[in-house]
Amino acid sequence: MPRGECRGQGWWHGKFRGCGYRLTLGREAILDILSKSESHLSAEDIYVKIHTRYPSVGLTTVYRTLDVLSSLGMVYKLDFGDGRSRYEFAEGPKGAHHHHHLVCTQCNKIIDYTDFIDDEVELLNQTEKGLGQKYKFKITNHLIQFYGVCEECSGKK
Amino acid sequence: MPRGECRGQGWWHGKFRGCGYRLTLGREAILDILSKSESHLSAEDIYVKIHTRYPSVGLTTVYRTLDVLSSLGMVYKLDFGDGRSRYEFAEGPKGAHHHHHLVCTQCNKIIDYTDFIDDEVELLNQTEKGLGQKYKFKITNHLIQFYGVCEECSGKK
DNA sequence: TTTGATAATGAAAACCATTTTCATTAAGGA
DNA sequence: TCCTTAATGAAAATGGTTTTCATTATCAAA
Repeated sequence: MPRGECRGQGWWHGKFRGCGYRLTLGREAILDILSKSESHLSAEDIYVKIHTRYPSVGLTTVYRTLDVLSSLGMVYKLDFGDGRSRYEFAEGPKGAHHHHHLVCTQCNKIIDYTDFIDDEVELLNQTEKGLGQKYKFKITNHLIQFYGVCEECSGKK
Repeated sequence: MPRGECRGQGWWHGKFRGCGYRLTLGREAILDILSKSESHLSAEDIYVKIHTRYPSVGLTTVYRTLDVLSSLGMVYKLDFGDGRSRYEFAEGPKGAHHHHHLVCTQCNKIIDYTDFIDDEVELLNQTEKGLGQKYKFKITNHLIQFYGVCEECSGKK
């Protein structure tokens, strides 16, 4: 098996242990679902998926686990203003990815866009540096959202 | 009285009437508070302020009024992820202003920054145009937030 | 000015995503 | 294997927001 590859029960083993957390069935199941899913799952979404395969894992555990994963930086907690949080796998140890979204204010559809991102990221990095210095913030992340009305919702008139 | 100035009970009179809404004490009070306040008030904040001067105005009305104002575009509803919505006066008929924030993930402090905004806005306008075309979105607004840890919270260790 | 349709309101109850409580179970170092 | 204590599920609590419903108030029309 090539070096550098994840093996056994996944690369997150070490992260849990190293931080004093225990590796449990529920946590593995949740990480498994999250890592294989398209983004933007709510706690309930995750619970439903988990529950079919591991009926013993409850919604409370889903919430608690998402909290832990969030604080470990393995998962991002997002908010699109529809009253429930969404969670997104942080794409493994190779690093974060972007939170640049297009949000329909009528049907709450979310589009992750990657167009134009290069220029944006460059500017954001500069801004981040400038703001960090001026306000003495340790900036770790950013979010860009454009709000509007999507094609279907415009059509509905 | 010079032309163009707001008079009587405020420029919003016309907007209400024009949309079939009635002008009530509660609505005036809320608009009054909002237009004079620093931004980022929660519904509760507004309710407390209102209640001292107009004890007859209830929290329910505050929520309902904020909804109406929001849908009229007179107020922006913001979400900083602390579980409660914040509201911000849309700065009158001369136009919106920016939603570029620095958010401390530990104490939830929000800083509105205006530094670096010119470059940002220019890039955002381009992106907005490009995204709007590609995804057929009618984009009306945007939000940029940088997340990090503020000076005090870093100090706490 | 009075009248009348109906929009707006307050109080209380309902809602619902999330968190807490608490007794029980299980991970994993010794 | 044992033992400390982290993790768990179920149920209750929390807290921001919305709904219900009977009452009140706005304002266009007479």
